[in-house]
Amino acid sequence: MTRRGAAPFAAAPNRFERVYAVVRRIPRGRVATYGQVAALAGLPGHARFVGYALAALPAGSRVAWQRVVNAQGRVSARRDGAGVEALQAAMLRGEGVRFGPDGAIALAAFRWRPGRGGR
DNA sequence: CCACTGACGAGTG
DNA sequence: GCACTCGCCAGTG
Repeated sequence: MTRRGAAPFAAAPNRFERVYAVVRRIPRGRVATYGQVAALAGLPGHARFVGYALAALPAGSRVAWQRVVNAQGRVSARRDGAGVEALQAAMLRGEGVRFGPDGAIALAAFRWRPGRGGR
């Protein structure tokens, strides 16, 4: 195709799609960090982009956006927050993800690790 | 077309 | 450990 500058992917539809595809692969009861998702999507270093992609998610999408947390294992607060972060935390707890006393998830135990036997 | 914004992360002082 | 800066991409006014 026409060279997309330095696009590492030839048939890459939209980068958003790549991000969504990765997020969909996160198994229930596990979480991934923005940076991790970005890297898996072939966009290393673009953690911010992942956040934006998720923010642009249409309502009703099956993307498990709630399983994406920041590098600290905490739910990132949105600008227009409206308690959505609380909902996200509740959803995760419902999947078996446990939060520490400081409200952070122990990534060492719950971080999704693809390519290692599945989980 | 320009400027600003937005679910982040790593580095620096 | 905290405050600040830079980088990255796409959408919107």
